[in-house]
Amino acid sequence: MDRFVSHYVLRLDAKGRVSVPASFRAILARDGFDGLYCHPALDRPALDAGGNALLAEIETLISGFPPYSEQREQFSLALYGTSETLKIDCEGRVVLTDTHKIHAGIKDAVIFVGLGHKLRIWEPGRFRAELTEATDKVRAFRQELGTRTAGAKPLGARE
Amino acid sequence: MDRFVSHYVLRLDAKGRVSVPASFRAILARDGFDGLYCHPALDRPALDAGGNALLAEIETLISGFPPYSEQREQFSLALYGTSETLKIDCEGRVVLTDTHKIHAGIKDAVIFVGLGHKLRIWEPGRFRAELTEATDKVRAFRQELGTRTAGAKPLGARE
DNA sequence: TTGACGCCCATATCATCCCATGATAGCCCA
DNA sequence: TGGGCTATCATGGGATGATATGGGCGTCAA
Repeated sequence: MDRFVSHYVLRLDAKGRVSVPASFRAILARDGFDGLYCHPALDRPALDAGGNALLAEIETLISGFPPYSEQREQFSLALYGTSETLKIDCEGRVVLTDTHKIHAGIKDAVIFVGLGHKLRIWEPGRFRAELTEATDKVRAFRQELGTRTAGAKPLGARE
Repeated sequence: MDRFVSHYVLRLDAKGRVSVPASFRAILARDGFDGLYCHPALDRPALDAGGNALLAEIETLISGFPPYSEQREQFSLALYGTSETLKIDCEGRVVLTDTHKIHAGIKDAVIFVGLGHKLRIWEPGRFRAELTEATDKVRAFRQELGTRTAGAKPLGARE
């Protein structure tokens, strides 16, 4: 398995350290990334984190805009300018920066959520809200697919 | 045979372990997947599980949306974020997570149902309800088919 | 000095491994 | 054809190891 899946609740200790789930550490190690690349999510009170796969995605996104374009400048600032490469200690823990914790509203616990090629860090309460919203939307989308003619899309062929 | 077929009732032991039916394990092994990929079914109180075939299906679904699009984020969260890769021990057993058991209402027994490229895990009572409902629908659909003139419309064409 | 940070060790809980047992079904042989 | 044997599979429980978490100590910089 080379993808971030599942989600885990972890607590911050008195020093602000939090364990990165072992299964996620294993993926980062396989990815060849030393540490945890981390930046605020673009339009959510959460943090995006990952390794080389995430860096590559950001690189692709930014290089899609013409050099010196306004958008490129803005995305570079929003993504590169606010990111940190967190060190993972020998027990597998990281320390989030204050800026990041404020952005995500993180106090004494977080949820690590696997999203395939990257992971997302949430304050637990906000995560639950986001998850129910997402499942509702996906369910609605799925029903819409189900009303289409069979054979139009392999997506609808889940039964 | 490389598809999941038939269904089996299995019991959870005191530690919450449950044996994956041997025939299903054989398919997973042939599929080359180590473990059992498992996520809550979107609109049913059941769990979908499988190997690389299921994972590929999800991957295809998600990669159909552009990176950073709202839909992609929501599907990643609802599918990857709620998934687990369960380890299969050397006796062929897995341990379902509490979240998954709650979603499916699983207590001390489950039914593994083969659905071709994937399998579904049910609490036995709920499965029986689902099964009678499904047979009713199929029967109704069959009757509807029978009233049409032969060859008039291909299967699944819009009404 | 003081605080932040990295490194080390301690501990409890939980998951995983390993071995044992019982049941079932398939097979062989008389 | 019938009976016993064996391999496979589901299930149970103890032991071991990994992981999350907590705290102490030294170092470096402000």
